[in-house]
Amino acid sequence: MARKRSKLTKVRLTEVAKLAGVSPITASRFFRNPEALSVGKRVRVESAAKELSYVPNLAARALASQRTEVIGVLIPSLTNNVFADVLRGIYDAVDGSRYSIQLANTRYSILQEEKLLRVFLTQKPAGLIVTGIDQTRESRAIMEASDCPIVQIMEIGTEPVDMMIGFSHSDAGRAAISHLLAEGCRRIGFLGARMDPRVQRRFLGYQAAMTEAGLFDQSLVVTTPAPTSVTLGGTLFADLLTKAPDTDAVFCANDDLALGVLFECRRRHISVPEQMAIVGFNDLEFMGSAVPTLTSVRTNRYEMGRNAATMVIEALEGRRPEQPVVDLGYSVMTRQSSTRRGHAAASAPVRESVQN
Amino acid sequence: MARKRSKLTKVRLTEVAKLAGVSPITASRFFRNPEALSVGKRVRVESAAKELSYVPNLAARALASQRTEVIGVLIPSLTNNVFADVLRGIYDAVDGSRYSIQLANTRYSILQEEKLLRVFLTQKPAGLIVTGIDQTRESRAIMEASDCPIVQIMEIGTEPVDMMIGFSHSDAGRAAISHLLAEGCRRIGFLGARMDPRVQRRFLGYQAAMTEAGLFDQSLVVTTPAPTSVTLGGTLFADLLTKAPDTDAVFCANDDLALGVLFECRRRHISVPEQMAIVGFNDLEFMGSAVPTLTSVRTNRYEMGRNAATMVIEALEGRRPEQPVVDLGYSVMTRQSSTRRGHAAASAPVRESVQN
DNA sequence: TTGTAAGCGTTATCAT
DNA sequence: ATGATAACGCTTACAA
Repeated sequence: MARKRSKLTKVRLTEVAKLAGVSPITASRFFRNPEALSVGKRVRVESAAKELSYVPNLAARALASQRTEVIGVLIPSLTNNVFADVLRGIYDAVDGSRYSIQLANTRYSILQEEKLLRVFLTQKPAGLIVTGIDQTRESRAIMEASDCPIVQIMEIGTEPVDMMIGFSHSDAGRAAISHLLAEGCRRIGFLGARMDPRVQRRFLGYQAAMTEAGLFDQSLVVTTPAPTSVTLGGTLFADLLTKAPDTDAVFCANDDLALGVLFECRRRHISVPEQMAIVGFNDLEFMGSAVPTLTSVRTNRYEMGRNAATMVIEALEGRRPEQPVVDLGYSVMTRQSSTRRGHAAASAPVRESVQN
Repeated sequence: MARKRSKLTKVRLTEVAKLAGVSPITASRFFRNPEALSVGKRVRVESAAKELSYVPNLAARALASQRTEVIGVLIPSLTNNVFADVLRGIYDAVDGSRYSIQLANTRYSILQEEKLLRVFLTQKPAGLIVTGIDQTRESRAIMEASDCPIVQIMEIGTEPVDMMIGFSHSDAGRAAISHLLAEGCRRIGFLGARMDPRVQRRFLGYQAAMTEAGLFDQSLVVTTPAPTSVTLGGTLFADLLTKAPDTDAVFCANDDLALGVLFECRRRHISVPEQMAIVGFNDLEFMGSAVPTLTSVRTNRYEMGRNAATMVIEALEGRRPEQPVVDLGYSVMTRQSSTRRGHAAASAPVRESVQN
């Protein structure tokens, strides 16, 4: 005859039910849908659970129900400030709900992403949040085959796997250039690091705007697959000046790069914005307090994360959004570094918002 | 009579076992301890699993075995760069192992931490990584009552719950001040934000060093519970100059603050380091490329995370570390901002390492 | 609204 | 080294 497993006298649903004088299934219902119980039993189960400090066993729940209350999140990097804000939004939205987050790092590899997607989906997540719109064909297929709500974040496009929230990086890049052109800049350089799909789209916006203005010149473009950093900003800028000494403005695909450019200008005694205008991307906190203050394209990262998680949760509760694709827009935060007429110092940054 | 649940024809262990011609339990053993099988069966189970692309059901595994392969990680903030590096280390260490990470944010609240600890521990995590050494009495009790490996990170102390990896923040703070004193600074201010336990200990190091030198003066200290930011650095520095106009150096408890101070000096035409020396803390990437380059206390954040996770995993595999407390030390990265004789520009930063 | 019975997919226990 | 059997704690399906 078999065994008696170690009786850890843990509090199970059965104990709660016994104390409340109901059947286990009734107690179970209380935790999932209290409304379904009569008021009397509801109260009794509730106090029984509290008295025994019952905590549901998630593994048992997952096994029995064939689904979990875990929302999987796939992001390309843990280090990048941009994703830190997104994550904060996601965690805030999930906080207090029944759902929890399972985070995984794709390291900017869509093959790694595909692999993680497989692992996640076999565990039946409640929902999924994935970065970007450039998944592999296989990834798309398995996502479409899954039946959980999925939100693609950071970008928007016309073919969401399910839902989408983000903004147009190419439009945002274009807006940065329009601003510089309006300020009278002509030889506008582009500095890009990592060159992930989003940075590439910012570049496309730059390229389109410059081409339209009849100003595009390949020698104004300096990029690298290396990850972004302040130091790298200085290096790329130095390269740019070598290739195109007459550069009068720089659009940096990341704020880190922009700060590096600022420092490099200081080192070379290039005055900003008089001799060199600088525009960054993301509007990290330090941009507004640098000297001179640095213009940047503000993106709504926290809101993106928060809304993405909320969209998943709402969908799980049967409330699908009217529009599957949400455009959060961006704003060009115009500050001293790109204002030829100089010092908007005391005044607030000029905010030129776009939300398509 | 009851039901026939929807037959999803999922691949279970049973299918694998059948194809391999063994009993389910033998197949189960293959995945947990292949060595225990005879070579023949091992090969057959392996190929059967591959052929059916079997993926184990973690919920069933957790329920049956009464434990999970999840390492819980409790950190106070998702936004802080410092923790981003730690997390990267943790994820890197876990990557490829059987373990996964469950992350939770305590928001710098030890009560929130206690709550999360309860939730985590009822789910029987494989291990736990918690930030700091200032848990509530209750938290300590439930951690000690748990039987999983636990690593406290970011700090060291004499009474680990289990294991510990970090460094002495007070020693590090003291080292920063020793350096400034050696450079001839006397009126050394302290700027601190958030004032979490680690910042407080850095302050204690500052206070001790200043007191020993007979230079401590409360009017040189400006702190705030607000979260750190570059902008805040400028604000706190302005306050400091109001309280103590003769300040000749600032020790900032975070690099963000230090950068803010640098910008504020620029705004006020205070020359760095001639009129004002600046030292930061953490040595974030930008410190080395600012103009002037900024001195900072380097901490080994990535290694901390990586080693913490490794320590948990090793402990789970029966290899406990010789020493339960690991001191990762710190280094004062001396750069231009605190070097009176000026420009160490071309030369590498002077690195003064300490590892107790 | 509530209860009964079966079963979710795996592993622990004991036996061989 | 391998297997038979009974849990693990909960929820689904169905009935009342």
